[in-house]
Amino acid sequence: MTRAGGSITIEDVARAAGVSRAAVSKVIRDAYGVSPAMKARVQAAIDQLGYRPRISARAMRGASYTLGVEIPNIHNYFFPKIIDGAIEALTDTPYQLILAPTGAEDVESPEAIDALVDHQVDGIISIGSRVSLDYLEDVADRLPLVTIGRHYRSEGFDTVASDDRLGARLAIRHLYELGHRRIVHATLSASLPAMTMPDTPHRIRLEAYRAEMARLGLSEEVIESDPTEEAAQAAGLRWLPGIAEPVGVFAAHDELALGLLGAAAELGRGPDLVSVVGYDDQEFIAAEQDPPLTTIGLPHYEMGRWAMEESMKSGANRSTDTYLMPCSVVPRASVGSPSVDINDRRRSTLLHQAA
Amino acid sequence: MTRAGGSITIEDVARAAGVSRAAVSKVIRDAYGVSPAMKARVQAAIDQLGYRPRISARAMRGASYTLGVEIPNIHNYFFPKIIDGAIEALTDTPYQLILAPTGAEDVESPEAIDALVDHQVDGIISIGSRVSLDYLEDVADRLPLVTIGRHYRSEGFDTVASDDRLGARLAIRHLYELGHRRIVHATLSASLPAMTMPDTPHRIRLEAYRAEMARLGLSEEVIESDPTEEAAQAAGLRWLPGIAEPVGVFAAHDELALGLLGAAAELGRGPDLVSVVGYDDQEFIAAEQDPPLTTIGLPHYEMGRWAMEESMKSGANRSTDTYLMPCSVVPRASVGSPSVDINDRRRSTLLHQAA
DNA sequence: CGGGCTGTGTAGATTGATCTACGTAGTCAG
DNA sequence: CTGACTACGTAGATCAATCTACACAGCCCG
Repeated sequence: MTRAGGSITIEDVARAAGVSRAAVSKVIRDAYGVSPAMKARVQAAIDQLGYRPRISARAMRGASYTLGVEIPNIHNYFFPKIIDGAIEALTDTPYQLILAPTGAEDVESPEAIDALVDHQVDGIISIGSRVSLDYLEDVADRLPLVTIGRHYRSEGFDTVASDDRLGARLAIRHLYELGHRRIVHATLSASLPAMTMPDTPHRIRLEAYRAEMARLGLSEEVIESDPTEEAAQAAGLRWLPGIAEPVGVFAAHDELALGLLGAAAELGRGPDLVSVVGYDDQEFIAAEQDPPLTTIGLPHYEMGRWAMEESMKSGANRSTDTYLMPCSVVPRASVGSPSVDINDRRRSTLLHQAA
Repeated sequence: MTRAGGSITIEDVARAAGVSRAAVSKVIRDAYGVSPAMKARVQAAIDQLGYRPRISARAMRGASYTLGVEIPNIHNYFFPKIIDGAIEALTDTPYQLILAPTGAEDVESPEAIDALVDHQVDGIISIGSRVSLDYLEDVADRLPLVTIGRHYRSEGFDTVASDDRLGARLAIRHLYELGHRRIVHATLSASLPAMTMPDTPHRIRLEAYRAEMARLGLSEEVIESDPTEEAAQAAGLRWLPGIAEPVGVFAAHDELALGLLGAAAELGRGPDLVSVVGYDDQEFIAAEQDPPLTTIGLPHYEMGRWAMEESMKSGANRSTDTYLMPCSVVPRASVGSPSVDINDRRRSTLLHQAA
């Protein structure tokens, strides 16, 4: 094995092994009609020359043996876990994985998916993409598509998402059971794609919030902000000064939660005044905060693996379905009970930090 | 524009515009020999049909117009910034970007680079890869290669890295100027690829640590651990109990720093006993810690952009060079002065947290 | 008026794999 | 002994682009 790739073609291998190109091709693809003897001879030639099939050439007729993952915003820290799950599903298969990142934010952006289509991948996994359902259906007409994090039930593509309705209920009940009766929902500005499209996690969480508050007989209250921690902090600084009594906040994702906690800290307050529950349990972001963030944990790794397994299925054995993953509260220290004496709580938090 | 990709070929466009395939190809590539009139007619047909060239077919003869980035470990949180810089450099060029992740850790793993070569990318950016220099030279023989984070000066490929010698000196001097005379270096286990290869950032930082300590007339002391925060914490828990006097630690990267701080916290101590300087200034990891981590900041975004610009150059106008990026100390609260009264320092830290 | 440009467009080869269709040899049943 | 069937292997078309070589028209100049 001299090196990977190079200019060694199937022709060279065929010549070296004394067989035809088609024979080599059959060996590579593990296709029918190859004697063990020939297979061994060809394999030896492949190894000796360091031959690797060119994906471009393969894709011209057959499959590219490549699966693509669209990453609309590489800053979301749960992507790594999803990718890990996807890679895990790929081991011992002939498939490769490529990722297509999209730079722009806050707009519908099909470029990443387009790039994957241009590369003739055999399947696409779209993570929390900001493209329209029509567009996704179009793409799914041509190749297996799995979306992660959207709730639309399509005939054309698979969907895996966390059970956001359940997660929202869990977050609200967690606050309710601690004694909170004023529970606010922090979510994204209504004009962002994540809120204008009907099947996004944030939309579902908002709807579930409304439904659950109605069920509990509480009145709803929503804070909106742009999707960054800074924006959420700014929104918190506008909102918090009017707050006198302890309040519970269910934040639609961890960065928002952090922004609000940051705003509280800037005003010299903490969970004694604002109890915040986040969403996603993003590594580092949630656990290593001051205070550590109580949040909703999702099985990101499993979502990635499931999505990859589905996207590898093609043809007849493929049936589209929707899979809602379970989720659960990850209790940490960013929530307090409104009935406990504030100074007690304050002191115990400091002790916890010093320990 | 009906949809992206599909089964519309250059043939369809040529028919629609009433010209030859070659004419359409020229228009797409903006090549010589096209009248404005024909260009307009062809462009109209392209837009109307929603035609997109297939990368596989292009790659068979010409270029794939695709650049690849190898990501050996997607968990490193400075990748996003590098990728952002790379994407920025790509706007308004005909090039696309794909990423190839590698799953395995702690071993030499060329598979991500191989995957990119298989895809016939026009250039490769290798971020902190764990492959041998021989392998990189082989790859560079065939296409433009830019490595990020390695210090080897090659004839065949470009290199951009942070000035790790400078960074190490800055970290050590920062501790020295605060009064520290016992300065320990926390780095990776000597058996890991990051330490066995001669040109990795961690090797350079270690060497620079030794040189600087010698220059200052101080004796060196090194703690090794595996590359995770947990491993560093465990190492810290073995080491710290023997420490009585304040000590400075220069950690080779932020996770290691965090692990040591975590170990200190577990023993009820903080910067009063162990002053830790990290390296990389990774978003969230460094700034939002308790205590916030003093670390060495690197221009990740610029590194990504520079690398991408270099990798787009090919042919005659290409000359390989090595670019060392400046870096600087980002002072936060994870370091203390050994001469200041411990309780004073302790109290002010707590006040800072409560504020 | 013919030879040499220049500007525009086309025909056809080319790229490296797959895949279909078919040929050949060997085996086995009737 | 022959026809059918199976196992193995090959020739050649094919995929969708690029790229080379060339044709043709119009124009200028000697």
